[in-house]
Amino acid sequence: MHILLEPTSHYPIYEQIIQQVKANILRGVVMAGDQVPSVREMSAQLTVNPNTVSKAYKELEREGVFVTYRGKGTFISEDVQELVHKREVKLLKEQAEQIVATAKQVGVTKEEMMIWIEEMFKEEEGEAHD
Amino acid sequence: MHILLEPTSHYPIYEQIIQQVKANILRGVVMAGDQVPSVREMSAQLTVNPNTVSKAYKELEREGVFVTYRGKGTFISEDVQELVHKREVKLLKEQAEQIVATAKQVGVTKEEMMIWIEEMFKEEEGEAHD
Amino acid sequence: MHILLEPTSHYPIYEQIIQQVKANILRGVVMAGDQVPSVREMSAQLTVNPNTVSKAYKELEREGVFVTYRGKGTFISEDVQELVHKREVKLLKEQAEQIVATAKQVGVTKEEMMIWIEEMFKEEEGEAHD
Amino acid sequence: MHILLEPTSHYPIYEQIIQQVKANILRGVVMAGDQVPSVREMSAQLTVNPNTVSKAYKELEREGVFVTYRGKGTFISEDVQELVHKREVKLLKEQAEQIVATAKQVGVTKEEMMIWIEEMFKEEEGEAHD
DNA sequence: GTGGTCTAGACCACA
DNA sequence: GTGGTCTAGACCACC
Repeated sequence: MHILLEPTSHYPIYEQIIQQVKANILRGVVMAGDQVPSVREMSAQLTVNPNTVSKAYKELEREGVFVTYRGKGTFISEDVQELVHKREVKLLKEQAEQIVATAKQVGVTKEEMMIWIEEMFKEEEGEAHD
Repeated sequence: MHILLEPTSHYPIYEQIIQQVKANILRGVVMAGDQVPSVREMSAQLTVNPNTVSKAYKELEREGVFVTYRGKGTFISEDVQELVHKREVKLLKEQAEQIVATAKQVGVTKEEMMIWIEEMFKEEEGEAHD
Repeated sequence: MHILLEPTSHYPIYEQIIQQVKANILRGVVMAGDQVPSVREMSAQLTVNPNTVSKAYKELEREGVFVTYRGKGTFISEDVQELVHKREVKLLKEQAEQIVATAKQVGVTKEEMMIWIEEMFKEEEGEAHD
Repeated sequence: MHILLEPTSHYPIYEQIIQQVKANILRGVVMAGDQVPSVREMSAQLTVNPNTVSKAYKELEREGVFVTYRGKGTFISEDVQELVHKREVKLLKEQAEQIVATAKQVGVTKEEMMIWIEEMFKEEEGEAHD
């Protein structure tokens, strides 16, 4: 699993971890049933406070993405891919709603926005599978 | 000028004020050269602390949206509409970029997204946001 | 007399008036014994509050630049040119001291500074008699 | 880091802090990457309100001199020495321009000014500003 | 009247 | 522990 943090970002680190974990799941880097690094390992790897990793893990467990078996470790839930996918799509839609609302306010037309989207999808085609 | 605060929002009050002021400018509620309510008036109107309003006003001045004349008050800058418009469009594009990036990651296709956007633009057509 | 104000400047307006009056004296636009516009005239001309002009005039009188004859008006003092000149030179020296102090701190050498000054004197040779 | 406040100065405290921090950087007292005292520490050390220190710190962050890591503290940015140096030299030049402009207005010649500068550089050679 | 600065003290999220 | 936000209330210079 590949977690990339931006320490200077004003987004909380635990949020960045959550997002990156989900991204790893969506990209198939980790699969349902896989064991994830322990809090200690992860905190060592990222050189962040264990409490911060713990907070991220707890949130992921609360969301049903992780399951913890006492004494054995933390694992990716079953069906997690679909779960995460649905949630992300839902989130995406909400963000799109917001953008459209702003676009209307700012005076950007549907047509303009369509062209942007079109181009943006092209631009990114070959990029960053990271 | 109409400022609507959402006390439950996690965005700081001064940020909400900044955004609402910009929205008012974009909607043409206030124009270049107009005097804006004094810090005290606004703070009374919103029932928030004058310092909070002051913080928002200073940030708006730093951004070039407001100009203040010592002892006279605070005014909307000239050319502000264009300025704010450009910035907002730029911001919008960045957000759209992000969404498209996420969409690709999540597996939402361009076609799906286009349909969303189409619908969202329709939905909002007749609505009244205060 | 030619007074140019920058209303958006964060320097107080009364200070700007004082400086501009002195500049006019140094440039010989007004001479010892000349009558200066009344507070009302000046405030009308500059479209600023009469109190502001009054404050500037009082300060100039306190400094010995203006003399007021009750009922007759306000006049430029005798020997004012020399007076203002001396003070300005003194002020200039103080500012130069500060700059040199900063230069040393920042690591700008005497030689560098000499070259700047040289060039700056040239640059401005033909400019802005305003 | 050594911050010296002059309570009688007309410059706001937060400005003095900003200037002193930059001076410390230029003198090499603090280096890129160093952690700076926390807002609370500094406010205790200077016996000023934490908000005042916070204001200075935020401005320094906005200028790119400081970076803050959430919950960890505030640090000197990388490349800060060069950054600050360049800005200070730029500022110095602007001030020198102003002085030369005034000098011309007041009738101080290039030669006179050169002599001043020469002397001022000597004067300060052996001095100790804290 | 205006905005600018500062203090004292509080609560919060984050690491 | 850290910084971020907010309130309440004060004093100041300026117009």
